[in-house]
Amino acid sequence: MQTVEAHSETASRRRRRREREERIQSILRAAQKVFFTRGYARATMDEIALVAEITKPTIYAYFPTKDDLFLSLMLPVIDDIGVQLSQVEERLDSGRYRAGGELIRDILGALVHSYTIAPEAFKLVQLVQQTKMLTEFGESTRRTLDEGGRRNFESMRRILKGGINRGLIRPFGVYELGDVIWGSAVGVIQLEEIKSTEAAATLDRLRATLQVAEQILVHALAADAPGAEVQDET
Amino acid sequence: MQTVEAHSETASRRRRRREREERIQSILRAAQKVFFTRGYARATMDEIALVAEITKPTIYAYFPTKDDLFLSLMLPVIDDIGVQLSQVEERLDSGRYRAGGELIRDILGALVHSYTIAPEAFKLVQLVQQTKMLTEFGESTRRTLDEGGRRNFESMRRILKGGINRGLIRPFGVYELGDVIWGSAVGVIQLEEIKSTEAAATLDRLRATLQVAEQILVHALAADAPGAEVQDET
Amino acid sequence: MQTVEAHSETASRRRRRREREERIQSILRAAQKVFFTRGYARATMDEIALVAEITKPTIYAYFPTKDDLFLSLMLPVIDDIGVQLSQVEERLDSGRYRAGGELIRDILGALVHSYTIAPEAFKLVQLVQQTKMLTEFGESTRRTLDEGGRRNFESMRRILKGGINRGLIRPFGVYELGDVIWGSAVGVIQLEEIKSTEAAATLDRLRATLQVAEQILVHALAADAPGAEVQDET
Amino acid sequence: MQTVEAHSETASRRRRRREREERIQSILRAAQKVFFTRGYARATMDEIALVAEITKPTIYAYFPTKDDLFLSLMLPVIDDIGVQLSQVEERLDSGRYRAGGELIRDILGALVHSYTIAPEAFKLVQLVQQTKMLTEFGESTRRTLDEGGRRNFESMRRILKGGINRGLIRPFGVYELGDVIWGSAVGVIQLEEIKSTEAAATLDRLRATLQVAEQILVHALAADAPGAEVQDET
DNA sequence: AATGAATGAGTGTTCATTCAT
DNA sequence: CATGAATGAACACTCATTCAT
Repeated sequence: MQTVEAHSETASRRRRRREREERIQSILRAAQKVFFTRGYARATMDEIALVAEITKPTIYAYFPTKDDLFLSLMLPVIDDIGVQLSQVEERLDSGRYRAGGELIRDILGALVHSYTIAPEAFKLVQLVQQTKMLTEFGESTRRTLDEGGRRNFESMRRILKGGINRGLIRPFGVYELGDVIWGSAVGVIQLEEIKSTEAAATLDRLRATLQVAEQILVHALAADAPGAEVQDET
Repeated sequence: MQTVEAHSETASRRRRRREREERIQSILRAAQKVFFTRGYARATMDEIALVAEITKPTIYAYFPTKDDLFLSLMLPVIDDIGVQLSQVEERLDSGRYRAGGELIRDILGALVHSYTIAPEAFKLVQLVQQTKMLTEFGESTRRTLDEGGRRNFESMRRILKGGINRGLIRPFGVYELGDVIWGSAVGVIQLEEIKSTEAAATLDRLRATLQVAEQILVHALAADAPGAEVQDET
Repeated sequence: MQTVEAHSETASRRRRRREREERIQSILRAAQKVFFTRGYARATMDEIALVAEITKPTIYAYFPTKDDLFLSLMLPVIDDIGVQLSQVEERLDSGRYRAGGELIRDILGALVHSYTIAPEAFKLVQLVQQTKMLTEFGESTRRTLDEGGRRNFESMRRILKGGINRGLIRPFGVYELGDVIWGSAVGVIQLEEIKSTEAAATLDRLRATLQVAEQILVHALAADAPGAEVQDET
Repeated sequence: MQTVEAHSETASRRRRRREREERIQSILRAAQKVFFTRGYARATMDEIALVAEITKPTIYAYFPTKDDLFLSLMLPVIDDIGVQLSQVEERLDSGRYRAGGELIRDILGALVHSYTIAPEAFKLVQLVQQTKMLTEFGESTRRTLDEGGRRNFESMRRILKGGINRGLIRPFGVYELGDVIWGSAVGVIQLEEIKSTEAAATLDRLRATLQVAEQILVHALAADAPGAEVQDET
């Protein structure tokens, strides 16, 4: 058998790796759905297995613990925010921003980005962080998450400092300012989420609210926006 | 009947009531601690009992279910926010506000008030509301919480509309604006909480950050603050 | 004080005893109600106290354990059956019975008597005996109940033997015959009880059914009824 | 799919099914023992698991609730009685009975049949029905049991009516007569059970007693027996 | 003699996790 | 690699019973 299929080995191996990857993704998708609808504690491995249409031990073949599975959902989100912020930082460093408004809009966009592409995972991240649910994880898990968060906050502060130095943003303490921007973005998203038990029309509402938040931040922060420019909404 | 009772009777009855009240408070304190550190689902009645230095059945003598105990922690917070907002509303109605800045500061103050007097309970409320942890409760519990939240949001919108009508606040959609203010306040508080696993120095940090948030909101929203006035911080 | 009320002592003591007796009766009544509606295991001392309109410790002041309280409900029934059977035995011994039918009717009457005056207690007794719930009681409790039951069965057998000897009843093994009569009476009562979730019309149904049972037994057993004889009842 | 499977597949699957069946049976046996000795309420899942030599969760893998486990013990008995009665009904309809005695003997046999093959389950059924223990079950469980019982009683009445119409049985109200037969059979069985804490010699005793019961019923009811005269009822 | 308050020992049920196959 | 089956450890909630007053 081995001899006959000698050179097909690579192909089969590739297929296997692909299948493995697919399976992992399908588990993650199922986990996301279940964790989000039930919350971490109420989510059961049984239900995740059911949704993923496999059996429990198979999940354990890929993820050593429930915590680990959960963690695997968070990291991409944290990383995505990091990537988005890096791009803003690059653009800022290469002098691409002319007005403070643009910069602030992009910062907000970076934060919101991962929510728009994976809302459930995003909310889970915030959930974990706000719940101090971290204490429920093992040491290493916790450190990994903590570090990711810290990196992003640092990135945010570098951007703000750069923006202030370049005269795009009014001078504020970057530590506080970073937290206000971050907190507002996440706070607004969460709030809209809560208020919409019915999924319908939520995205529109969220967009409108985020736009107001943006206007406020731009107005108050952009160095090039001293006067008043505000509109009214529905 | 009570008035006719012998003196000793009344005294002993009074003592009983006091002790009862004290015990309830001690249970609530313990519950707050445990719910906050463990989250609702991971918190066990056993641990609450342990912390309160009594036994489980005693808790059940005062609170019929875990849900109920939890609810007893939330409601005061929601109510407090409601009370604070009502006071702002009254002041607004009686024409007490001269400048938009004052009004906005008071709105923020109303939201933050219950946090400063009972931080853990406050965080629990937000936790619950933001995590849709509500699904874990029984129908009636959920409705009670929902209603409280809704009332507060409505109060907030009335205040904003009043402020706009009186020319204190720039014209925004009150729905969106209310959410931005609320979301920002809560978001900032949460963020500061997360970042401080070590309790130390947190309150100062929080205060500083909230002040920045306030400056931003005042600057962007107060009708009487068209120009630029911002300072720098640590 | 003592000297002054010297001769009223007796009166007050009497009153106290009376109150004590009344309280015991009220507890027993409540217990009967609760034990019967809930079954032994589901009945709680709390509910009994509630129904009796006193507090739990007061019950414990009169009955040392739940078992004991329960037992106190059974014994009167067993005793009543014993008394009724004794009366039949006496009448039989003094040659008062002319026809087998009369004797059999009286035996059945003796068994049914305590049911008609205290149906709930009666059913409890059968319940206990059939559930072998006895194993749940302490040694002495169990023995007491066992003995009562045994005495009654012996009484029954003596009566039957007497009836046979006097030519009132056809010759059967008294052991078996006793059990058939006893089992039939109790079985029929139970059956009617089950079939009536709605209490209404039950007594009439029961009476009709017991009458048929009586007819059958009389017809088959009475030595003087080889051919035809069926009568009517109260 | 199944038909296409490899041979080993089918074999292992068959073995699995067999083992599953065996385990279910072993759980049922254990449950029967425990429910019978302790009564429903006092029986614990822990003890059942202990007796079955497995752990509690394993029971729950096969039976969703305690109620359900209990019900699984009752239904076969109720069904068996139903089957036995149907057979009697058929025989009666096809004119197989020559004498009333035969019919009555078969009716009794039908009732006693399931007792002889599964005495404990049989006693449990009666226990449940007679103690109104039903109230302890959930709605659906209760209804299922109720219906089974009702069907059997109806079957019994049809048989009796047929027997009377064919002149095999003396005219009685079938409602009452059915209850007397049923109640007597069950009552006698219970009585014998109670009286034998020591299992020994019980079956013989029971048989002897049931025989007497049979003689009595046959004598009193069979139209071809000595006397002949009774009335009819509602 | 009666009560309000407390508690120890369960109860049914769930769930993350692990084997044998 | 995947599965069916099993389990240890919890967890919310209950109840007979006991004090201190």
